[in-house]
Parts: sequence; structure tokens; C-alpha cells
Amino acid sequence: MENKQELKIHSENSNLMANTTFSEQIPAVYGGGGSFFDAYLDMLAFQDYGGACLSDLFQPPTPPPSLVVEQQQNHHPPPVSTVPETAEVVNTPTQNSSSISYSSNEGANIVDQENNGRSADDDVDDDDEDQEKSTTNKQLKPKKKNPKKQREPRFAFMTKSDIDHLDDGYRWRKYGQKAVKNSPYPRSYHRCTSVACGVKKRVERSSDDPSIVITTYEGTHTHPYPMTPRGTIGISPETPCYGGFSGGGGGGGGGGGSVSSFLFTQPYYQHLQPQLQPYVHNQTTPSSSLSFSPPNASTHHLSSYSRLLQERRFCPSASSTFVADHGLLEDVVLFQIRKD
DNA sequence: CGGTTTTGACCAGCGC
DNA sequence: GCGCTGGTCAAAACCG
Repeated sequence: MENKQELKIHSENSNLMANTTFSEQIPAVYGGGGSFFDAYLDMLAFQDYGGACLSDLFQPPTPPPSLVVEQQQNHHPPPVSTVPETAEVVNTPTQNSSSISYSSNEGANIVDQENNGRSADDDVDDDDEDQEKSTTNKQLKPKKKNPKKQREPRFAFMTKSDIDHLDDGYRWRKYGQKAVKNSPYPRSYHRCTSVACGVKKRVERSSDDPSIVITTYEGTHTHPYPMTPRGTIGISPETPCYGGFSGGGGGGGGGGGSVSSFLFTQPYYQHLQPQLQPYVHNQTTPSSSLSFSPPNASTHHLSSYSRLLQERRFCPSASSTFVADHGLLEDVVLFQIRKD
């Protein structure tokens, strides 16, 4: 059995043909056989756009993105509210979906699965054995100080794009590339260049559909959002968000970057919870460019998608202080609002 | 010159 | 045990 949850977002805009699908599968046995996703992903998101940077999609945001939000459940009637004016969100949680977590630091489910229940203490116990091994290895190459290092939560982001590296503002350094079995396209390995930030990213193209770039993120950023090249944000240094997701950037020298980053620090399926989260207003950037306040959208009519947009901006370390973040979805939906 | 990319080698895990 | 594959390292090359 596996848990699966999907969230589709369709955008109707001549300049914005976003077709985003978030889905998650928690395989019964992590790493077991099956599809790439079964074995590999904690969460998967699909973003369909043709540009290099999501933010670029919205250069002429006229008219505002027409998004229709709806929810679907495979075995349940369409729940929750609809926001007819905009985005379409298809949320398809199956059974046990409530056990799914997208949180990086809080994603105990994911971590537990990936470690098969191993704890950090277990790793410590292996030190002796590891040292013995490393003694031999040192003759060849001193590597792997912590071979059984706890694996960070991961999730993937599928992007339909011509380019491999989506610009998210974080800086990535490529540290490896490998040919992928059954795929003509190599997989590249990237690491966040920030000091003491262990976030990793893998980028590969789907062998089935070469136009799709699969970006897998591992770990959590332990630093504030690094740059604001497109004239907007920077997450407050006082409230470092642990972005379970961040993408793009890196290659091609010159750093650069957009303002996109996902912060799935709160599970986006939180729409299942009765209470709504308040809107986020970035206090560090008084400019309206960061404010998310959907016009004419009462909290009662917030779609799950809208709530997703909010939730993903939350910082777990500051549950009562919400910090705005420019993420891909935000780019999809809120550009017009921000422009205003 | 410093940062990034490339690339071959090495290591670990897994399946047979 | 062996081979395959994924992931990482690190030196060299590259680039601004």
C-alpha cells in the first residue's frame, strides 16, 4: 500500500500555462522496486511551464492569472470550498493521507521511513565499525566521515522545462554527475553553497518525457533566503525558514537567481484541518510585493490551494510569526497581486 | 584569483 | 560473493 496525495493547479492565462501537480507517495518499503516515484520520492510536484524561471512567466500578467480552485478526492465527494475566481486545485488524498508529512524538519514520517526506524543513536553505535572500515579506506581515499549519516527528507519537483536548472535564488554547486540507468540523460548532483547548509539537489530529465526535469531536494536550508535579484524579497534572517524545498539555480556560473523557493514546512494538506491559517504579511518587506491578500476572498472561501500558498510560507520555528516567501506557486498565483 | 563545473574514481547498498 | 547502480569525493579545468 502506499499513500498518495495529489494537488493539481491549473492556470488559465495566455502567459501562464501552469499545470502543477503535487503528489506524494510514501512507498510501503522505501527503496523498493517499482516506479521512480515509488522508490525515490517523498513528495513530488509537477510544474509545467516553458520558461527558465517561474517568475519569468509573469512578466506581462495581464489579465491576472485565472485560476480555478477545486478539490477532488478519489473516494470522497469534492470537499471544502471552491474559489471560482481562480486556481484549480485537485487534492486527491487517499486513505491514510493524514499520515503524510511534507515538513522537512517535522516530517517524522518521512525520516522514519527513510531510516527504517533507525535513530541517530543507532548511527553512533556504528562508529566503531565505521572507524575500522575507514582505516582501510584511508589508504585509498579518506571519505565518508559519517557513512551511515541520517538521510534527510526528500521530495521531488517535476518541471516541464527546456532547461535543467530552475532558478530559485539559492545557490547551488554541482558536485557530481552520473549517467542514469535506462535514461539517456545524466543526473547531476548539487549542493547548497551556503556554509553549513547541507541541502542537496538532484536534477535529471525524465527518460519518458525529456521535456520534464525532475528535481529532487534533500535536506533543509539552515540559512535565510540568500538573495533577491528580482527586486523583491529576502526572508527575515531572524526567522530562518527551513525550506524543505528549493530549486533551480546553480549552474552556468554567475549565480543569479530568482525569488522562488518552496517552503513546505507545513504540510499542505492542512486544508483538512478545520481552522484556517491567517494570511501572511511579510513584515520585513513592507512592500506590497510580498503581501498575499487575495482580494475579495474571505477566509471561508479560501481554497486549499490558497491555503497551501499560505502554509508553505510558514516557518516552523515561528509558528505565530509567518514569514512570506516567494515560491513557485506564489509566482504562479500571486504575481498580479504583488504587482498591485 | 576565487568560485564553479567536469569527470574519473571510490564507496555503499542492494539484488541475484 | 559478485556485479550493478546510486551517491560522493576531489583534482583538474574552466570561467568571470
